[in-house]
Amino acid sequence: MDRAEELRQVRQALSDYLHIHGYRSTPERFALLEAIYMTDGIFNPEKLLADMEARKTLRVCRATVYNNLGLFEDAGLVRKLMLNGESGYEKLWHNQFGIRLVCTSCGKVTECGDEKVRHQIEDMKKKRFTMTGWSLNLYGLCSKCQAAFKRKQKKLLDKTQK
Amino acid sequence: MDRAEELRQVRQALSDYLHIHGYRSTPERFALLEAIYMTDGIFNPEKLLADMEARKTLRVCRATVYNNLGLFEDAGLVRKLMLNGESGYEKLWHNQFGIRLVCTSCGKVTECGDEKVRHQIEDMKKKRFTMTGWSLNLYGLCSKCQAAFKRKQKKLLDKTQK
DNA sequence: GTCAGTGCAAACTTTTTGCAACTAC
DNA sequence: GTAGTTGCAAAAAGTTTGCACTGAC
Repeated sequence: MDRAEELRQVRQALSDYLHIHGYRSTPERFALLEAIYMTDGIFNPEKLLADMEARKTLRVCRATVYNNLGLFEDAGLVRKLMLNGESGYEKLWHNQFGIRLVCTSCGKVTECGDEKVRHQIEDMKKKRFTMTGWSLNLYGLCSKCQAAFKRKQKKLLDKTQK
Repeated sequence: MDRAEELRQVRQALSDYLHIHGYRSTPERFALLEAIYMTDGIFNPEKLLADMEARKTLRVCRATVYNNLGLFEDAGLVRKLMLNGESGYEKLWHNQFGIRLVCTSCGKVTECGDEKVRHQIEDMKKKRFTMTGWSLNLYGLCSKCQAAFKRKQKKLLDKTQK
């Protein structure tokens, strides 16, 4: 699915959500949604404001961004998350399901897909719980930090033995 | 493993970590660690301060709590997380691996263990990534909210058809 | 004795709130 | 026309920082 089609679908989803819940369809909301879906990866309110400023799309104020990120969260369009002590949001449309490699040293986050695990998780039937999405974080060290860690360990060992 | 034994092990882990990295063993650090490991579930700096106040253990200031939560995070003793827009910490000792049911409506968080999925995940071998822990969040509706949601859906449908 | 760590208060960042003006319905 | 939504600025909440003092090593 290309980005334009995704944007079309997600705009429709927002439109439906607003209509169903009796909220209003304001240009600010759709401009924000657009800014979010033009972004790759994790974003935060400040980044959205900066992006919209840079792209010279409709100007919205800080409070509106916060308000609507909350609304989008309720609508299931974004999810708030915390990785390596940094908070942020991710978009969620057709992306409710994801495996993520999180380096606990440098903070690098990599998406990853493992079909076997993916299916296993989605087949989990939980009593008294209706699953609508999931997210699996694998914590550890990326190759770079793994190498750095080994060097550091060696150094510490030398120091201890002195 | 009972709580006393867990506490003993985790104190040892902190002691080792401090020693190896050349940090000092202060009473504040161990009091904080104790407060964390006396807590069940998710906590935040404010809760720790309140708990320590209530239990009349060593009084520590806010900045010290923040400082040491950062240190404990680096030491792999706690992990910062975000669930339903609320940030918090979880303890990590012998608990690096966990499946969690998160109700996106009421925010209830339930621990859950599925051995099959657990093993599948731990058997995932990632190229260029050394996994030290993982966490799987299943998002959805708990039974209570599922029932409430159905009622609400029906009401909205009636309203639409009017 | 030295310097990392603490308490305290101030500063800074992030998020929420109150209110007047606006506009989607 | 009405009430939900926005912008703005002020307030609140959450976190970090600077500095003098303390105590772990």
